[in-house]
Amino acid sequence: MADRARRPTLADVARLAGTSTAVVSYVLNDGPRAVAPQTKAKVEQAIAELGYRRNPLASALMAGRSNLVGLLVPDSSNAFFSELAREFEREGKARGFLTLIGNTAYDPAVELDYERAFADLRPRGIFVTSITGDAESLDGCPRIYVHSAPAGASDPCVLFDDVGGGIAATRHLIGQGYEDIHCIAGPDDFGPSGKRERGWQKAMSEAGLTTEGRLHRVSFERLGAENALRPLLAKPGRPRAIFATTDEQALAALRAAAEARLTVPKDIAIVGFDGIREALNGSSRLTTFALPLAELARRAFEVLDGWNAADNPSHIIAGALQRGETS
Amino acid sequence: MADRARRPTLADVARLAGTSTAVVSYVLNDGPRAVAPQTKAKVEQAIAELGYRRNPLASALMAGRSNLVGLLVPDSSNAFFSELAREFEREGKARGFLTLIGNTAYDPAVELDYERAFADLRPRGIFVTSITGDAESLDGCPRIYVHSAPAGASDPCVLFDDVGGGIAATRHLIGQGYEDIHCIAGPDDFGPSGKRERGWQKAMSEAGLTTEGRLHRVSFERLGAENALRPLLAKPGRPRAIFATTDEQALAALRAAAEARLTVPKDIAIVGFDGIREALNGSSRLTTFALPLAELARRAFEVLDGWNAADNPSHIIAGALQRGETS
DNA sequence: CTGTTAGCGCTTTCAA
DNA sequence: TTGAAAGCGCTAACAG
Repeated sequence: MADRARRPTLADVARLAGTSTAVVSYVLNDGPRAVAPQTKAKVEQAIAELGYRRNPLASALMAGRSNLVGLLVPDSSNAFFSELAREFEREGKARGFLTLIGNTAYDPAVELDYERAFADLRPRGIFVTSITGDAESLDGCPRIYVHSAPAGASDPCVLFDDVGGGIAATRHLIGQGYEDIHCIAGPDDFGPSGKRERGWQKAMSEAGLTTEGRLHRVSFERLGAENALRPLLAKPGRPRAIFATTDEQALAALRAAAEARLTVPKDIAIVGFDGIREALNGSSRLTTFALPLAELARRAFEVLDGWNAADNPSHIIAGALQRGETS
Repeated sequence: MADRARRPTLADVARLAGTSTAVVSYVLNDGPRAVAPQTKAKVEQAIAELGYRRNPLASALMAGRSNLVGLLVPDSSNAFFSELAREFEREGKARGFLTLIGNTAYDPAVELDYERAFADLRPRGIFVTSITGDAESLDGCPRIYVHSAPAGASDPCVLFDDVGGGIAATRHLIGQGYEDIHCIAGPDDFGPSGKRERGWQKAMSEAGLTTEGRLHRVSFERLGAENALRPLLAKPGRPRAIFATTDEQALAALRAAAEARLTVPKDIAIVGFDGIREALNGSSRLTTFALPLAELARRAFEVLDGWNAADNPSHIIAGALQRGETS
């Protein structure tokens, strides 16, 4: 029976191959110095024989950086963030990184805590969908804001065109002939939801329509939103059309509408935002402004690739309205 | 301007406190040796002054184990696994661990790959919802199967009572007077879905009901399942009641029923399994056998706590039927 | 082309 | 109670 946790080391490989640890390292890393084909063969033979695997902790300690990346989201069990996280993990894996995941639970203190704990592991970078107003330096660990960033962020951002999306969604409803278009937004006007809300406002005022009394601040969470929307849809002067800043809220509106015995889109039209799978393929196909999450992940990793001590590019990614059954 | 990535080390702290690195380490770890209160104060002062943070890579290299845990799931963007992952991350954080996440995409080769890559980081343990038939040793890295395990697993398992749940769900339908109860199962009879299917079979035969021609193998994925179920529900001899082995499939059945203009539960009753949020709080509240994911996570970490080189306990966790609007 | 060796930052003997 | 020093496993100068 083998020793429970004893794994072969570089030195073991070198010994078996009859060479030095340096050479083994050169073979493993294909550099920085060349190795004679014969020696190389012997080393590879020894590696295979011992089933050697490099200890990434030692490499990382030496190099000052690990093969990890961190991802911080508010709530990875929320459909949107879980789909986002999946894309980051996929893209990271394709590039040889392992992904650390952290849920900030919409709490800035937790976000900070996690940023520090991740940064301590000297990851290649940390992707943050931030819910914080400002941020501290991570001592040289690259931080890239994705999907959501603090206002005057000094770190690079890869964001969606939330304002443009809000405009497009609203214009779509206006184009259908609706005028009484209400906006279901988040609890405050921060972050992506706030920008989508401003897009709605812009499109409305461009069309000469008032937003007065048509903005509703509700929870991002399905049940909370539904409870808040029920009375709105039950009363006589109910909206004829709704732009919800997230699909989660649009789905809540859909349910509230069903409870109020309203037919969608005849009695009320609903447009969402995000393009989560449940919206696109759920029991009612929502009209929604869909976001390309795979592209978000790709672009974010590209920023990491080209990381530069001085300054780094930010990106805005476009989405597209997906016409469903609700508008 | 400070050097970009230069962080203070133990040696810096020791120098500033006018003591040795050993003593600083004793203070940091509150052991293994005692330190004079005065010295301790000076060290703590120096730590605060420098903003020192321990390098966990160095600690882990030394100790042979890190502050990480790994979690492998087939698809973390699937609602069930995303809720499961969230609970593991939460529980891990509460215990001071950082969580690595990996998606196996239902591919045994990827599962193996990830297990090895995670194990290389010397994590405290790896939690696996396995889709593989068998597994290799991880060289001393604890592996705990959660929710789904290979048949003759030699590693400890924390599982749900899938057979019991299948029985309970089926008996519930039988209790409602249904006899023509069909089972919507996964593509094969492996894993949790297979056990739930066997529960259905058991309850049916106990009640003297036939399962002949009433088992349907469909995809776990919403759209695939829906496509497969549409013809089943459209034809004249359609089932009067359905037990779906996952909520995802139950939701697909619900949608197919709606398309076939069937009223639930009048025309057809549907019972799901898992208790994902969309099932419990979605646009139709599903009757479903709900699983306590937080308890799964807690029990899994407890097994890790009590890890024993020789053998480790396995656990079976009970679920409970949640009555919704669909039965 | 290859071997020796000095660390990366931390923990823990061993000696004082 | 403390300090010096030997590693954990790997990388990369430096010197052959």
